[in-house]
Amino acid sequence: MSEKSLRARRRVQTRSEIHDAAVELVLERGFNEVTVDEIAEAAGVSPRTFFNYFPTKQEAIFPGPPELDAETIEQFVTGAGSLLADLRDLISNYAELAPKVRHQMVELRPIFAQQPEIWIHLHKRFGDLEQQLAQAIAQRRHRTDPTSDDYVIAAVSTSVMRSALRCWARLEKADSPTALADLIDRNFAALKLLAAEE
Amino acid sequence: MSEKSLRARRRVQTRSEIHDAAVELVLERGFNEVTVDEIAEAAGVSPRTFFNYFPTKQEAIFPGPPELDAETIEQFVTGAGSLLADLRDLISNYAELAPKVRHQMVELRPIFAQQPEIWIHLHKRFGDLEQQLAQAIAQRRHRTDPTSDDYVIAAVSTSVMRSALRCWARLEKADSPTALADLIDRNFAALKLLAAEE
DNA sequence: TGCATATAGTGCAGTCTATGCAAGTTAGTT
DNA sequence: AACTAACTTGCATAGACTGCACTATATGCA
Repeated sequence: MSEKSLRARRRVQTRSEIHDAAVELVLERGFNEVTVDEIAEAAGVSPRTFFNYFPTKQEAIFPGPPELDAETIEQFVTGAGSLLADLRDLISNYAELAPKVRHQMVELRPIFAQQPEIWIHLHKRFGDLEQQLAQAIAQRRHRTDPTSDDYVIAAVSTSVMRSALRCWARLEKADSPTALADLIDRNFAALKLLAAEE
Repeated sequence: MSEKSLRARRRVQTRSEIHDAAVELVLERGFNEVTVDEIAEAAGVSPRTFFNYFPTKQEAIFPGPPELDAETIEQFVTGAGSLLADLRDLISNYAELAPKVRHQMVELRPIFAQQPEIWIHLHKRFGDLEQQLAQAIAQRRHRTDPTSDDYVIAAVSTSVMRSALRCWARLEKADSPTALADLIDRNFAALKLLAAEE
């Protein structure tokens, strides 16, 4: 049947309850003004159980990992356009289309807008993404391991994305489905302009 | 006299003793395998005093902040070259010439090389630098506040530097005084190439 | 159905970073 | 010598996180 075991469902639901409670409380009061005990209580589990589901407080709020999916990578690796254009498309797709990523961002947008310090907690996540991207760039160039050049390009690309996200979080009307992709395009254009300038 | 008060000297020395003890222990065992109590003990002060000198454990190891100095900024803001070239020079100067920055990096290089996870602790620092750089870029363009374009360029520039630093930390013979500057040049060249490509 | 086992939840004790407070110590001042 | 300000320290506490041991319940299998 389509039903997984009772246990599996419970597990998913409890996880979600903890996450929801965490997001709600952090939205109300801010990351540092909410304790794990409070989140656990709001979710109806013991504090110890909280850590059974999430290794850290921040993971309960920013669950992950929003990795690049295999399909997107494949498309990029075999891409025929200019590297820069294909990178732009890759980043756009990732940020805008991946349902998990998009949902998470929309849900957390108010947090980013209200509490800019929160970005600190995401740097590790972006680091993982950067590593994965470097790998993809190397592959596209028919290498097995990324060279330092590949790493630079990966780092720059994630920077561009991070920058666009920060900007997007501050937007008034971010409902427009293409708002984020537009920002990413703009940022890549700015990058191109920078390098082209005499 | 050139001698400051006994107290002032003591303060500087104690700070340095704590820092040295911290670096030594972390080099031996790794960041997470060293406790504040141990550092304090090795430095000959009480654990409470440790926090009198440094607000967090990581600040004792990566003291700061390595801000851009006013002179370097001034030079950049009034620079006449292309934006990209002047950014490259700015970053090069910062990383290679600022004595404080350079000393700190040389001292901590083994830590970066041995324990790559440590980069996580530096992201906040790089964020500050990015903000400062965005401000400088805006100024150079005769604006009072950075636009989103300025932020992107600042983000990209610090990315390039971070990438170069990571590479430099892994080098065998980083004694060469220009090694780091060379890496930064290379990375900027890679960036230019990326954007120029058809 | 009934038993064995795996898994989820929980309490408890403990570690580590960090902070506030208050009492003591020592350097600089008059 | 007496006073003040800076520095040190111990003590108590909060909060994130871990290991361990125990219970309850779900699930698989005879």
